[in-house]
Amino acid sequence: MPSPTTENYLKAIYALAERDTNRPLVRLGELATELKLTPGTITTMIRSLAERDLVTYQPRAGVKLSAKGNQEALQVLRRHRLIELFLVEVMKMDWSEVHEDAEALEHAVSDKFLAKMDEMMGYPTEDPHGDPIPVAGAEIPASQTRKLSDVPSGNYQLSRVNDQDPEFLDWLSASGLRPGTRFAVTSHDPRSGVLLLQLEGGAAELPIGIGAAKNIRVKPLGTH
Amino acid sequence: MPSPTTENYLKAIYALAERDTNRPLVRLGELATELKLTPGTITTMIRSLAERDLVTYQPRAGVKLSAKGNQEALQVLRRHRLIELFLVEVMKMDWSEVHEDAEALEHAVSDKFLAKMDEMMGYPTEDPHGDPIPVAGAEIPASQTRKLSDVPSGNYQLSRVNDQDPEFLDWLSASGLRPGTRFAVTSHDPRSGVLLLQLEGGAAELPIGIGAAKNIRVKPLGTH
DNA sequence: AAAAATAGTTTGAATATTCAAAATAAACTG
DNA sequence: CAGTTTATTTTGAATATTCAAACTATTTTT
Ligand SMILES: [Mn+2]
Ligand SMILES: [Mn+2]
Ligand SMILES: [Mn+2]
Ligand SMILES: [Mn+2]
Repeated sequence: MPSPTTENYLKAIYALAERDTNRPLVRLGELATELKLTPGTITTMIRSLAERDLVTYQPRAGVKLSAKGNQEALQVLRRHRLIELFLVEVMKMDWSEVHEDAEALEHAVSDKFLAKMDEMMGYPTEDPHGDPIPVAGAEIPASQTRKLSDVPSGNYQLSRVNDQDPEFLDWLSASGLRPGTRFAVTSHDPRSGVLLLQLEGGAAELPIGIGAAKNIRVKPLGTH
Repeated sequence: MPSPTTENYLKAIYALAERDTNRPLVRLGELATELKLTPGTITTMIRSLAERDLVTYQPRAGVKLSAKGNQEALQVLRRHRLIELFLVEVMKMDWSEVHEDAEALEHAVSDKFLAKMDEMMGYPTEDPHGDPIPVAGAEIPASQTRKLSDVPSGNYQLSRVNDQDPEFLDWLSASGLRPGTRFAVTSHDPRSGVLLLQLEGGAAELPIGIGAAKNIRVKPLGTH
């Protein structure tokens, strides 16, 4: 029912709100950046989303998804992530290249096709980048993960990675980092902006810049 | 590059031109019916297609695909048919329900995804309804088949069926008719508008109306 | 050949989406 | 707090796609 454009806006609002958890409002400027559109365009479109009760709009302050908008966003996200996993698992595409394909297919797949994919993969709960696949009714549990860039030295397990940048994803897999990988943060120098990681079974330490580390979410492991 | 709308117009022009082979021009009224749009809309859009050199437009007479438009149409058709086969073969969907899905997906699949499907199915040459799957450079050979409605008594093999109507396709499979099926036309009564078919290994004769028979294309078999 | 029917085109208008540039409000700064 | 910077909104305009209704050309009937 909603147009691809509408779906993309709702998804973007959801993603930005989730980015830094519990932000009450998403600012329109952030949306303009995320969607690569001019600010005026965003204002216009948000007005229209508000009229359709998909968002709550407070001029000059920001937007928030309504219950209806949130549900809609989750459905698109479900499609997006199930498609990404399907492309990797079934079609044997690389995890670095599936995001863009999913971005288009999420607006075109039927419920039937989606159900077949779901069944074929055994009702998976996470996409190739470690993001949870939303389910029809159920809520998504608030992510207990932290950004790798914010975390003190210690042991961690890689949980989720930002899927937008193919180069970054290629580097990750080449370095042996993907969802599930365990490693220790051995040092974190804010002045140089470099963290050192010791991968489980990895010989040398792996340096990673703070910028890149912001795109990785980890789960703390006990220091056993 | 072309919008989904443009792709659908080109595909429709191609389909109508192929319907009754070698018709020099497709009339805009036919397009209006096929695409379920008003005549004025068609005129407007055809003007725009002509400006982009995708069609040759002779006002009040009709349109014809240009070389460029033809190539574009074949690409969409290739996607459509490969997707249909994929949905049947890989996703185990019913042949009666895949056309609509393919109608949307044909505008959303990437070259990479398409290549994976093609490879996965072993570079097939026909879709589930018996229609040829166009290949990159190659021409589609002029169909040597005839409409079942136009054919005299004799032995035939079912070649292609119109894929638009799910009810019709359900009836076909329930009756044991699909591409490849051999049968004899035992009688054809133009007054009642009914043909009788004797399926290979079928007990009773199968009656089929002329209207339905127009949607079936057959290949004559020697009367051995 | 005129009248009637059919097919196609024009016109005027609407919706959805987007941009550039001007105007305005809010936040920050010295 | 006045001035400056930044974020957002407004305004005016464009493109793509569609419709309804009026108009026109073509074909078919008397
Ligand atoms: Mn993605
Ligand atoms: Mn998208
Ligand atoms: Mn089809
Ligand atoms: Mn289509």
